[in-house]
Amino acid sequence: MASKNLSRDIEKIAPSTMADVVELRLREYLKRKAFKPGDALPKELELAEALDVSRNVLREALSRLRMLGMIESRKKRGMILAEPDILGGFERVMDPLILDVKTLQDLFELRLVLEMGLADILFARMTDKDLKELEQIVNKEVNKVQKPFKVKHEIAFHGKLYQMTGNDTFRRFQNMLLPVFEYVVSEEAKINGQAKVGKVTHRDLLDLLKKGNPDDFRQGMKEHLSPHFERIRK
Amino acid sequence: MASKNLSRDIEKIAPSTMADVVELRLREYLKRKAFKPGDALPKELELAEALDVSRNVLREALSRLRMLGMIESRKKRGMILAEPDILGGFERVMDPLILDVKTLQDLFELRLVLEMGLADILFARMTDKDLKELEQIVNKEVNKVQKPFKVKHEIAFHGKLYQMTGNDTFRRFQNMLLPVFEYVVSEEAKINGQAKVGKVTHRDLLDLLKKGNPDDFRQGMKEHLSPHFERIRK
DNA sequence: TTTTGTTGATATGTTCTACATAAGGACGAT
DNA sequence: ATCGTCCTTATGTAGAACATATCAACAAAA
Repeated sequence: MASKNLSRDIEKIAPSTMADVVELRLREYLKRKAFKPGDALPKELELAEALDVSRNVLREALSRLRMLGMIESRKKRGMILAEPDILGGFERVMDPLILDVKTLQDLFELRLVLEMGLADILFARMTDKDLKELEQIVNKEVNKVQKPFKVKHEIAFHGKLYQMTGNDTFRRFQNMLLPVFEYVVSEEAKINGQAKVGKVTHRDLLDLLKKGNPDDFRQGMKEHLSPHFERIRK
Repeated sequence: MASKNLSRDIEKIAPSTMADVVELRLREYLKRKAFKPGDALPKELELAEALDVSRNVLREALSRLRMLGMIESRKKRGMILAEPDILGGFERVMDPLILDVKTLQDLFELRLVLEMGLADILFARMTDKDLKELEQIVNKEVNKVQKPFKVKHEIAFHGKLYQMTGNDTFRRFQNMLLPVFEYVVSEEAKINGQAKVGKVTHRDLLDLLKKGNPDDFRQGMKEHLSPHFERIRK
C-alpha cells in the first residue's frame, strides 16, 4: 500500500492550456510595450498569427483580459487598452460558499484591520455634512435590536464611515467584504452561540468623531468590535 | 454645434457580448445551485445547448472562470468547481501604468490604513522567533541609506511585519500593493522633490514591538509613515 | 489476489471555415 | 455643413472536425 501522504510529497502537475499561456504572454506584451489606456492593439488575426495559435484560443485569452477591464473592443475599430477596475476580479470571487475557510478568516481579519486603520484618514477628510448624515443613520437605529435590523444598521453605519474617507475603493471594498464578515460571524454563532455586543455603540463612535481625536476613536472602535477581536487570539 | 459636454449628459451604452452574459449566467447558476468545491459541472455541450450559444462563446466564459480559479477542467473527467484565489484577479491588474490616478491614490491610502490597523493583530500573533528574524532584518540596514537599498529594506521590514500576522492574504496583498506605493511615492518625488524621512526608524518600531503595546506601536508607525500621511490632507 | 498492460469511450483542447454585424471612411446629393 | 448610401473591415458568433488526455473495463502476468 502506497503512502497516503504521497500527494503531499510530490507536487501535482498543473496542466496549463494554451489560453493560459497566451493570456500571460499578452499581459507581458502589454507591459513590455508600455501601452497606455487608449492605445490601439493589433488585430486578432495578427496576434493569433504572431503567437501561432488559432483565433479561438487567442479570443479565450482576450476574453479574460476583457473581463478584467484591461481591454475594450468594438467591431471594426479594433481593440484598445482600457483602465481596468481594480476590484472587478475580487467582486466575482467574493463568495463565502466557495472560498476556503482560511481565506475567509483572513478576510475577516482584513476588515478588522481596515476599521482600525481608518481613523486617521477619517479625521482628515470628514465634513460637517458627513457627520450630520451619520447622525441621521444613528438616529434611525432606535431600539431596533432584532437580528435583521441590526445587520442592516451595521452596514449603513460602517458603510457611511468608509464613504466619508472619500476613497471610493475603500467603500466598494468593504461592501464586498461585509457579506463575508457576516457569514463568518453567523457561522461562529452556530457553534459558540450568539456573540456578545461591544460596549461602545454607534452613537458613542459618532460622539468620538465629533469631539475626539483619531486615537480616541480608534480605541472606541476596538471596543465596539471587541467581540470580533476575540477570534484572532490563536 | 453640439455641446461638448454631451458625453457627460448621456451615458454611453455598454455593448455586452454573449460571453459577458454567459459568464454572468454561469456565476448565478453556480451560486443558485449552491455548488461546493469539488462538485462536478455539466458538460460543455450540455451547457452550451441549455444556454443556446455556441460552444465557442461558452468556452470564452468558462475561460474567464478558469482564470479566476472558480473552475478546473480536465479532459474526459469534465469540469469541477474549485476554490478560487481571492487575489488572483487583483494580481493581474495591479500595474501602476494602466490604473488611473484616483485608483492609485486610493491604493496608496489603503496601504497606510493597513499599516495603521495592523498593530493589534500583530501583538496578538507575533512570536519570539519572529522578533529575532525582524531584528536580523533591521541589523542589515546599517548605514545603507542609498535609494535602491532603502526601498529594499522597506520591503523586507514591512513585508516581515505582514508575514508575522500569520495572515497569508495580508502578506500577498501588501506584496502587490508595494509596487504601486513606491510608484506613487516616486512620482510625487518628481514634483515636490525627495520626501522627508520619518523620525521613527525601523529599529524604533522593533523596540516598540518588544516592549510596547499596540497603541504605542501604532503611534510609532504613524510617525514612521508621516511623510506619506501628508498626502492625504485634502 | 494484486498489480500491470491494453483497449475503447468520452469530454475537453484546438483548429479551421464561414458568416453576421457594427462601425469607419469615402463619396455624392441635398 | 449635414445627411444618406455603399463599401470595407475587424470583431462577434456558429458549427464541424480532429487531437489528446483520462477514465473504466477487462485481460494478462506476478
